[in-house]
Amino acid sequence: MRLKNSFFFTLREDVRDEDSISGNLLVKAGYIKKTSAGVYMMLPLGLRVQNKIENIIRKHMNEAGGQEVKMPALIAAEYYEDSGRMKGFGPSIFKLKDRNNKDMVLGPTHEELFAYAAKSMIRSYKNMPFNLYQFQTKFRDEPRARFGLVRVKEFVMKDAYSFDADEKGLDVSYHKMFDAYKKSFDEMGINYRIVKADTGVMGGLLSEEFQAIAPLGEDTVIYCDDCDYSSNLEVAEVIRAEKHIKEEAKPMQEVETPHCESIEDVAKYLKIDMKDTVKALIMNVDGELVIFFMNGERELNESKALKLLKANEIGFADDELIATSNAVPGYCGPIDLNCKVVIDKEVLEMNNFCCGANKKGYHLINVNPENIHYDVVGDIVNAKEGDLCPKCGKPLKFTKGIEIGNTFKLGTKYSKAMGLQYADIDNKLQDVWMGSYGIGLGRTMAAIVEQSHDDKGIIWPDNIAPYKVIILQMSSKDEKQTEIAEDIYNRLNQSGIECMLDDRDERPGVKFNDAELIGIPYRITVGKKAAEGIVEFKSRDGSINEEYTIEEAINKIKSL
RNA sequence: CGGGAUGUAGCUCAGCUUGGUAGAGUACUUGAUUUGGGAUCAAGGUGUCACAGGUUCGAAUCCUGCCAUCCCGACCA
Repeated sequence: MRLKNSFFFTLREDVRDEDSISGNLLVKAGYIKKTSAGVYMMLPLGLRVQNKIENIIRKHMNEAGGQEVKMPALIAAEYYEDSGRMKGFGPSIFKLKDRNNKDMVLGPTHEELFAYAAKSMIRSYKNMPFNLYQFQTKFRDEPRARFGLVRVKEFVMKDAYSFDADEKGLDVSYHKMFDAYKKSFDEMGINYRIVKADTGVMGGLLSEEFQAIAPLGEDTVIYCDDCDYSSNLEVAEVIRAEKHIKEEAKPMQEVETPHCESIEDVAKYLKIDMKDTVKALIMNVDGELVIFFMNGERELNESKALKLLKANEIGFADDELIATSNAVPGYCGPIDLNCKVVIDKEVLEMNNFCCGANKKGYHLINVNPENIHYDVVGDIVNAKEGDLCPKCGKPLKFTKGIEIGNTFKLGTKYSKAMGLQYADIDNKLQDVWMGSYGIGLGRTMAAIVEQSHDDKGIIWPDNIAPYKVIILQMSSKDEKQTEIAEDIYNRLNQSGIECMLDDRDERPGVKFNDAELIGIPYRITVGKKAAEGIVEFKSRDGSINEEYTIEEAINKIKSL
């Protein structure tokens, strides 16, 4: 690619709209351009990078026995009605009607269509296993698009689906995909961790996420350095390091706590430790008033709470709903409440603790498990710093991650919904076991930039960069330089090496800065010593900075 | 959904308090001088001041509404 007369531009200043490092760099360097919130154009450089990522994944999908297909993005809504996910996705699904008033959606993910497609093929157990995949644009009306390509409303996903006769077969297919994912992300040089995760709207038996480690990540990744344990915060089991000391139960007592409506205020006022308090969260769970109690230092984990109660929606209760009970906001305790009460299992291990008295301005002290009343008990809180590894008991580590890939053991959920069955060896009809496996391409691109950049710009790994080499001709009017730059450019192209030639009539500083901003791995500078046949060879990461003859420079590139 | 902020030249922003008809830097065009880290000089083009109402002789500026974009929060009893 010659920069002169190419669709290529860079910006000199940070863009106002992009706060994330990757979003800002990709926009500044001319890879992407935003058209509206969470919707981006892929410009020539961006598309090349996306294609690089796509091809690495494609290679590993094919090696794992996948067959590539392409489903439509425009899908009749009835498929999602059948699976119950029209409701499951709720407002996140883009809905539209065709001219005959037929309900359509823009596909947010494609389990339904793949199950439907598989029905054309599967008759008998002899037809399985097989695995299909595609690269297709997904549409999700995210409540809040943000962080450049990290959370968007339209994005290309590689999604794969496996079909097996039984759970054992699914295990084999799943591990094949899992390995293909590891190979793909390893090849891209991404620093990632694999964590257990919530199955969420996908449902099914198991979900594991590939989390690229990055400070702006939206997920909290918990891991153990001493063993292989790792988990997403949303499902991580809580093992408290410091056990509650069992002391003799004292008689429960009511104390005045004026204007202490937060648990911090109460602890401060009564001069007690937060860990010896129990706090309440008054929530609206599917329209029903539910009060959750947990240790004062803990936070409610809403996805755990939903799973425990087999509910769909959770939010804070409004005053109207609270008024249907005898709960007193700010002074709520798990004693004599006339609504549903859920407690965290840790509360049962505490003793002589403090909680609300259900009376404005009063709390109770020396409360013990035998004093309280509840309907459900379970793990409903988040792990926090200091908690222990559930596997080996060592302290857990916390970091932030960007979810770049996810693998699901779906089981028979979608085959049941779509009527996907086969005849087994005894000629009995059985449900097909499915797995589904996704990788977000744009998100992967963003994660790589988050992990690999400096104050000058992006530093692409060799196999992700849009071009491997950029040739900078210092003076566009110097004939000798033109001759050499053209010669190198043509010879590299003939060798199949992807190469940019900066032949613009710009000053050297502009060319150096642009080359560093867009992050091309190797730079050949044709300048001062061109007349002597000498060029400079520099790598973007700084590991190489040498003067070579033209032959040496070309051979060096070929060897890298 | 709740809270906060911002919409003015391709980009980054000033101007708004106190209304008087549009600015800077950068980018762009032409010419000259430059040519190894975002050049200099000269001349030039560039706008529905997000949009819609209203107040006013007069609105980027004041009022009302609306749209868009970004950030924070979705954890408070």
